[in-house]
Amino acid sequence: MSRVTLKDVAARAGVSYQTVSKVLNGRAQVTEETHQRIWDAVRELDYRPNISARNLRKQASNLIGYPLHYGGDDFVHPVLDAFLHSIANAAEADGFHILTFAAADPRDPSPYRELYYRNQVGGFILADVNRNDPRVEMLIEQSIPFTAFGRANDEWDYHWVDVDGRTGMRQVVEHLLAQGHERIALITWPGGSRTGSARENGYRLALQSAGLLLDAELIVRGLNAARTGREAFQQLWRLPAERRPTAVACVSDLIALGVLHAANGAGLVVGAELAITGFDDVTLTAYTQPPLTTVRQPIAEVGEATVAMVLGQILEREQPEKGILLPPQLIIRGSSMRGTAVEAAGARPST
Amino acid sequence: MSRVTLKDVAARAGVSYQTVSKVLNGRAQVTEETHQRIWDAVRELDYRPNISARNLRKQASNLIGYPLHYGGDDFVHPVLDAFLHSIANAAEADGFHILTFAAADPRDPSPYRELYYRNQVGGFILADVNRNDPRVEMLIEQSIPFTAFGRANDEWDYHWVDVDGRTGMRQVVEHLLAQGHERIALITWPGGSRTGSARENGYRLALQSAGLLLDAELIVRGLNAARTGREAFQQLWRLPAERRPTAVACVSDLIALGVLHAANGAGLVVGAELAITGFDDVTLTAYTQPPLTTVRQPIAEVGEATVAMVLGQILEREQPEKGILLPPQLIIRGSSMRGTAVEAAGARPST
DNA sequence: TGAGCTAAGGCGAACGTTCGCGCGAACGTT
DNA sequence: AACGTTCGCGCGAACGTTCGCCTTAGCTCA
Repeated sequence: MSRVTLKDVAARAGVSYQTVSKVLNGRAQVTEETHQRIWDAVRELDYRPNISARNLRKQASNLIGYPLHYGGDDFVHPVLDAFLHSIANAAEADGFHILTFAAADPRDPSPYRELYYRNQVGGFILADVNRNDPRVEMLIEQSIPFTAFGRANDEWDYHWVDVDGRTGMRQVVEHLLAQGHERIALITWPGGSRTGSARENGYRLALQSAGLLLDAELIVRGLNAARTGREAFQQLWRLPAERRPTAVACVSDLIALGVLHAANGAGLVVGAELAITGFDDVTLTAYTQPPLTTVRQPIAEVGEATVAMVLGQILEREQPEKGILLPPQLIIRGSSMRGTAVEAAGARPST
Repeated sequence: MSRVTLKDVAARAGVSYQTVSKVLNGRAQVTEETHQRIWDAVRELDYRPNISARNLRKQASNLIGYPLHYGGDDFVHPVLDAFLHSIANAAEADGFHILTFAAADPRDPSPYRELYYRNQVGGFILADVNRNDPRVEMLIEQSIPFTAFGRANDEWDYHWVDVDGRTGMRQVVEHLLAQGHERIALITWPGGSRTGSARENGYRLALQSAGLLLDAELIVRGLNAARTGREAFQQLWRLPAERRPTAVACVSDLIALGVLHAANGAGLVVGAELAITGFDDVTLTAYTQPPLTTVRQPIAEVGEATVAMVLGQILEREQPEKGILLPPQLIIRGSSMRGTAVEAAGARPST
């Protein structure tokens, strides 16, 4: 590996190696001329600092840990993929890198402790936190730097970045109301998911503002899978015709895909006869039949904000706030438009 | 961060700290009794080694670099996502971790040099190599340890793991032939892609073995995007009826999705009137309408083999071979089955 | 009894940094 | 001319490991 050290550079520049270190770190008190000599030597020798040595000396690490939960069975979340890209990018702007590790059991905090106390990482970024997540609890308790994409509950005090799902779902439902729908179903996760509650609240708020009553039989719950959507559709379609929904809002694109699939299978013209909306803007949703109306999360911004926050803790910078809530964006496509389903099907995905 | 060092453990166990190090690394010459005392002290103090110190001393790193190319505009490859999970898992079994870094320009080798010569990583894993990939060239030339998922060309001598796309595509086409198809189109990438050539060869071989002539107008090329599929479908459908294909084999699921979409839009019954197949088994393909026949790559095995190979180089172990070719698996679903499209649409994805 | 051997563990050194203190020379001030 | 101050840079130490060599005690055997 790298054989060129500070001493080599120093020898060539005719100074002590500690001086080289200072110059490279900008803490120098040197003449313009030696400054030049040192930088010339650095370039000629192609010197690069040894990160392990630096980390050891500084008692720190230039790595941020990021757990990979393997969805294993069924589905890898594309949003998290984009999130990873985003944090890697943002971290590198500050000389940090992302260390990914496999967290087989997403509730087990021990890999986090291990990495941190081995000085392998200086902090963590979590995505996909659950209500009362034990990892978050542990990290808070041990005061290990971290920032989460999502909130575990309303009490715990820690750094987070989140997307305002309530407003997002509210926009969806208001869009459906504007299309003339009055019986709007919601397919959501089982209770206990914070993200789910936020989106559900948006649904309730929109209905309430429109002066509509909530109908409990229009809310169906299930895991985050396409089959949940399929089964929910069947359940809703068993209702007598006048109690059936004319629109179905789903808390995820994956569920919406299941509904779409089942509705297509039942011979319905999605868009005209039944409106369907998703949530998250998984890339493929632009290519379904018809293209799926959904809510796009500003993942790049989320990533940047998350990195800024965790680096703030690690480098002990000033922190403006402990929580950041970013607004999502409604993407309207054919699956929720009455007349235009056929034309929309051939259109390019909107941007 | 961690405050417990070897010296603390040593003090508690009543030995020198170097002895503790030896015991923990199994290089010990100690009585059973001191062995016990040391391990007790380790547990009581909850000691963990400082990775930076270890890496510095050993002149090595326990990290493997893995570049993240942001597809940015359109699509994040789900196969690579599964691959990342897989290598993270495999690496951890040997005490290594994956450092992900953003490689904005996938042709630029400089981030690789930087990471390696800073001693930040001990080697690299590349996915998605291109023909005559300049990164591969550089890594070979500087003899930096790495293993690639995919081959850059036939001449360069380096460690790789690959999936046998030729056999995969051959299986696809043989399946289509068995379904009675004789005019089978291929939608593939522009020339120059090694992966593409392999799959194309499989296509040619299958036709040849069946005694069929190749028809150049049935081969359409374009980038890896859904719109390529859409446009290819339109181009093929402009042909006079007797020269149109009855089946379309695509080199990726994404392209197949575009074809599927366009065929549905044109009112065709996919499966019965037109067979469509993809490649890669992106998870969502099980939920298209109808579900997509595709080829599944054994990603977990690829990941394990890749990690084993790069660790072999880093740790200077014996290497059995420099290249490993793994067989893919044909997954038959509704989009290529004549009579069963409707029933298959409701079925769970096959495993 | 003393030479030789082995087992058990101590010791010094080194990996490449960063950081605070110290020191001499040049300079300005009285 | 003597004295303080600043500038420019060197020096020692430390971060926590690993590794090879050395020391000592106890034992065997001629």
